[in-house]
Amino acid sequence: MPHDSKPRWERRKDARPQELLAAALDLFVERGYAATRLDDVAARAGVSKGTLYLYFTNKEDLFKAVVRENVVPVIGEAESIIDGHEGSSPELLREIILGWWERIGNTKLSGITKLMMAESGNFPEVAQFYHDEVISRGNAMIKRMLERGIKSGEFRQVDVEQANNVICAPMIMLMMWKHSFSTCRASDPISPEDYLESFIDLLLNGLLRDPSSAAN
Amino acid sequence: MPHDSKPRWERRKDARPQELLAAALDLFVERGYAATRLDDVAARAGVSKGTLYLYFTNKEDLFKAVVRENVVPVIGEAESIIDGHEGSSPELLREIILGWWERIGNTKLSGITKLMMAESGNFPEVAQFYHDEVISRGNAMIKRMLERGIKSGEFRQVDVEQANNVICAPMIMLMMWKHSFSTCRASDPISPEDYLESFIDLLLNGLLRDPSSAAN
Amino acid sequence: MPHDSKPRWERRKDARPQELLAAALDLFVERGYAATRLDDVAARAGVSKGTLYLYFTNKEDLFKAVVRENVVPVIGEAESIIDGHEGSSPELLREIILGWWERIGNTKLSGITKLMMAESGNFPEVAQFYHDEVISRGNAMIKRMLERGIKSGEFRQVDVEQANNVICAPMIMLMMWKHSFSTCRASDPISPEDYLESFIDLLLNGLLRDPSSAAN
Amino acid sequence: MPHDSKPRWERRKDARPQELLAAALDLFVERGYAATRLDDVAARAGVSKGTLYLYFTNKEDLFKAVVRENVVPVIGEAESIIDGHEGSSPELLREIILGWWERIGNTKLSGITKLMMAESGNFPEVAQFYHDEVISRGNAMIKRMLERGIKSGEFRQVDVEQANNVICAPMIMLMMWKHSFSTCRASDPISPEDYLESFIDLLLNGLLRDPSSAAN
DNA sequence: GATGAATGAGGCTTCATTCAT
DNA sequence: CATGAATGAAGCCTCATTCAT
Repeated sequence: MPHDSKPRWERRKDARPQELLAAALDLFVERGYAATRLDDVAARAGVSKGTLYLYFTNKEDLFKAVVRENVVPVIGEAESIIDGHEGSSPELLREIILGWWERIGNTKLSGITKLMMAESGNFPEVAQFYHDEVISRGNAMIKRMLERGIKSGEFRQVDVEQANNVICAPMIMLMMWKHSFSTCRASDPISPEDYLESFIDLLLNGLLRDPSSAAN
Repeated sequence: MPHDSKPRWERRKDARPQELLAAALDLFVERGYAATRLDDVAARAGVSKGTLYLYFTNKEDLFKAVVRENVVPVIGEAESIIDGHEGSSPELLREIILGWWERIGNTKLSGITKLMMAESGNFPEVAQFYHDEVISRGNAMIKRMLERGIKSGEFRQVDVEQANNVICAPMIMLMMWKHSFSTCRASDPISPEDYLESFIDLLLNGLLRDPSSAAN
Repeated sequence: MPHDSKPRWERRKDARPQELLAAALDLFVERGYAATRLDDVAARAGVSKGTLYLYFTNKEDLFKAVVRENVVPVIGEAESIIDGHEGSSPELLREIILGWWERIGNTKLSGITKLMMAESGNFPEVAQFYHDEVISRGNAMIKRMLERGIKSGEFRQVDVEQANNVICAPMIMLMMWKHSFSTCRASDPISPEDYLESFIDLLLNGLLRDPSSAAN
Repeated sequence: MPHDSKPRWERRKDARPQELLAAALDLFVERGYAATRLDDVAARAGVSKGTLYLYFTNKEDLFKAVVRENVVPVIGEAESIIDGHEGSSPELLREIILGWWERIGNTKLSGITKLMMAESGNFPEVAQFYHDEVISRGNAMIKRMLERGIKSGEFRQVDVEQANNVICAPMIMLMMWKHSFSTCRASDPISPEDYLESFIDLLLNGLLRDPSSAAN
């Protein structure tokens, strides 16, 4: 036991929370909030159960830290892109949607969105936190973008509130899809990129061959 | 007691489970699959917990019965409507979407859709079942409708697979919304009817003021 | 395994809570509130951990039930004795003190008194409950007795509030003693009966040989 | 850093522990033995948890040190007072009781008495230690005082063993009271000074108006 | 000396499932 | 058919103690 070549632990203290957050992100994404066991988080981070509690008060605190560490920053970047954009509004719409996909949808972060949609009802405090830190800001961002396109005359005079919902829905759906049926091989795989192209196409051009015939 | 000559009334073997199925539907919708306790189901149905196990092998079996009893029949009706429709394709699209909303989205059944999106990953057997009994048939239905519109020249020549996804996504989203953030008062309420109108409008007419400018 | 002569459990349902309460009383008295493990309570009652939760919500609820079942009734009986007494006040004082000892002090119930003195500070809700259900009523009882003796001229005109405290103190002490140092053989044993005789003697007659010399 | 030539100040090996002992005293008094966490002791002393283990083997050792540092010396002083007293026995009795109150009862040290009464059963080693270092010596002291009063004819010929108990009980009770129900506002506050006056009065004069009537 | 990260046994509570009656 | 008492594995969290630095 003495002169053992390896010490029981050897990490730098500052690395530990990051390792725990990474493990927690993985497991929250894989299993959801309720089904993630803190023992497993600790085990995946290579530490014991108790260690987790040195850094996070409880499960909720851990989850909030995961969101703050991983999701919130991306929102900030998106806000910068919108505020700094100088090209056309359709271009910006495209950039935001595809960027969203690349930065969140196409990463494990999409699992957090899915988790919140799935479990917010059972964990109201977590839901409130997520709403305040992520959803509100995301919605405001999209609406700002739409208003800009309307003001410039590039977009029709649509209800931005509803258009926001219509735009977000497929994004969210895609993220949910990735983490629900697609994970259990029960469903035909969806190509997100093709899906998004179809979506943007329909969004900009409509489904009708001749828009003037949409009298109904 | 065992060798009783003959019971006076012969109750169909499915008669009693109705109360259990109703209670189970309510609770699965309210809390999700994992978070629903069988004690509560039995209590809400007014029977003992043991009785539940007389009719259903386990939680999974109970859930499948709930789906078969409530969701599967609605799919059948929708198939009939499509196959029997004689009007225009935009009209049918409208009818199917709004009918979907009335028969599922606007009822507690939407909670089943939400539940499956939320928890399929943790319960693969349930997911497979739901995919086979509900999702496959629903997708086939939508695609049949789109192909009909394309063949008749009413719709553009879109990829029906993707268009199906694009069409379903907002429906599903709306159902999820009803059962996630909207339930915890964290978010501004969404009017489903307005949302669907916006969606159908965008779907048919597109977002652009002048479609010819959508060069990207 | 089949045809086993003994079923896994065989008690009448109504007996179970009583068995649990008895086991809980024993263990609370032996170890105190915090140190009593619910596993041990269940084990001593011959059931599994989960069974305990069929009858009691949690540890606090179990403890309250123990008090209500065992301590509260004794208070009621003492009240009856006082209200129905027809002899002299010194006699009644003697009867109440010795009766208290027989019914509580000399039984394991004294351990509840000790427990509350020991741990009320760490469990405020439990303390409040015990104060309301036991202490208030006990104090009122003693004071009523003293006032009666004063009114009849048998007792000096002492401050009943203080006299109550002075009277209760040795009783409580005796109970605490039984459950603190005396249990660990660290101290010389105290004979409670002798102690109480000494106490009543001092209480009635005072320590002074000649009371009139108590000028100090 | 290790091979520093010589520290400028040589701290007594007992210098640092003082802060730990002070913190430990506070917390033991506030929460009791079992409920006091060593993390909190270290934190209140402004050192790390590991440091605590440099000076004390474990929790028990820490507690013993607290007692030796704070309680044991007071016993010694009381012994000196008794042995040096030259006035009347009632006066001495009064002085000892009130002095006890001032030096222990009315300070946080009373919490140690309460703690030992409360938890000695769960920690036999600690109990034995406390009995040997504090209780035995305290009892001997009181008994010596009583015997002196009896020998001088000032006190009745009571059983000193029992009288010792009767005298100590209210003192201990008062200390326990301070640290049990009085701390949680569940009970009417007791004025210790008034209580002690009542006690001494009753102790010296008895409760009876006319002692000769106490025939029982 | 001093640190503080790490451990892991242990306690409370929940809930799907079983089974004697 | 129906009951509901019982089980026990599992999950969250705490805290005295250890030990590499």
